[in-house]
Amino acid sequence: MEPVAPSKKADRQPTSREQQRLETRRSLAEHAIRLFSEQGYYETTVEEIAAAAGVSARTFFLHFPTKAAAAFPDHDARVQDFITRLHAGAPHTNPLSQLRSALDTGFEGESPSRLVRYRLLSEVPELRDEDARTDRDYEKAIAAYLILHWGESIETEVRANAIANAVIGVVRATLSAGGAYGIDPRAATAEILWRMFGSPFEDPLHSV
Amino acid sequence: MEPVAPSKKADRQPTSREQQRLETRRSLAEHAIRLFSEQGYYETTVEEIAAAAGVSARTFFLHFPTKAAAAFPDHDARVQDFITRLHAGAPHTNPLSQLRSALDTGFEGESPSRLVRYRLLSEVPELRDEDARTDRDYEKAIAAYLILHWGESIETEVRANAIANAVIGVVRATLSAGGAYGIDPRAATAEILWRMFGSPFEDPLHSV
DNA sequence: CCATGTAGGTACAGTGAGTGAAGTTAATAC
DNA sequence: GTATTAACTTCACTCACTGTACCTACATGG
Repeated sequence: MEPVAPSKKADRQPTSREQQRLETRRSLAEHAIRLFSEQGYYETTVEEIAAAAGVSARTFFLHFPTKAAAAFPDHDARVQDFITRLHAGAPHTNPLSQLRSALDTGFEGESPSRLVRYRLLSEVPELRDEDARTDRDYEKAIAAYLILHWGESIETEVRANAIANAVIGVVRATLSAGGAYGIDPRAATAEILWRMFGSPFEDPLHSV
Repeated sequence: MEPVAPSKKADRQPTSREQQRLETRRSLAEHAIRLFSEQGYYETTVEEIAAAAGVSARTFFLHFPTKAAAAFPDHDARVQDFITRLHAGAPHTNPLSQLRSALDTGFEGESPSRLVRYRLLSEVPELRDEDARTDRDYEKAIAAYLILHWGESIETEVRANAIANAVIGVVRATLSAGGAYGIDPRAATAEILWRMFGSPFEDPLHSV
């Protein structure tokens, strides 16, 4: 339909090979999540997932480093998005309020299928571990961003890491504890962070 | 030497069987940590650890659920200690300042061998995961303690969990980031928590 | 449009963590 | 002194994950 002049660099149409690879990956992740929730994580073997996706078991590991990783197929993309949002603010924005708005928009991207994953997540240690690694990537991103704005020094490094861990801790808690009661994580996170950090998280409150 | 009248309940001398079991466990953990740091985590097999301790590989798993768990043999006892300290305060102590003092004393129990573990810990994902599970136990303990003092409600539950996660996040960050620079974790944690939570963590500062 | 490199996949064989079951021995209980 | 049972062993098994060699179809440039 749309013949493409192949260009040396990026931004051309994906080639047939690339599409096929992505499709295989997507299919593996989809069947993995489906099987995990239908029959349980431990009751599902990698062989089974691969078979459902119509590839060999070996191929599974060409796409995901571990069985658990297939439950978080868009992890890297989400972290990248977050980092982009984090650095997207006007030059002299207060970094904490920029952080807050990056977190806020982050909640909006939650797909409904995430809910399925949350259930699995709370039950299966391997998946909790995988999710915790996710958190560490966010923490690193936040710490790096804060250090960038506050300047490099031992003191800021420790402070930045502490704040990053604390913030992600609050987000995780409101998502899991709050999620169980149908509380809006955006409002809860904002309120708690506001009490902890004061003004930068204060206003506007974006409350529900 | 000391013949013991066996009593039905606790607090008698440990029997020979109990002693043997503890000794096997201790030996397994010791050799595990030694081998992990001498030749690397992935280069050490459970078989090897068991052989070094003079038992069969199967026995290893009668003492530890996973290979990684052997690197944290005193985990449960430490958490128990922490919980005890947490609830040891005078009846109407401010829960946050009680939390703070429980954390403070916690740092003192650090054995020198912990340092070896920290190095391993930062390098090996499996051990990081194991440590993160540790953190979750502390978080649960803190959240439960806060809820106990603040009363049960959805709001306090979310808040308590958020604060617990945040506090542990700060501790983890000061231990790992601060540890690299030889910063005293007690002082750094106290200072950061003080800025975050204000008065309850304020005074006395216990600075180095 | 053809030659050729290569990306995505397969087949096979292996390692090592972790589990279930049945058996051995020696401390303990009665 | 006999019966229990806790700690351990042996054996056989499953399954996650890896290394290697190979295959095949798409891609690319001459």
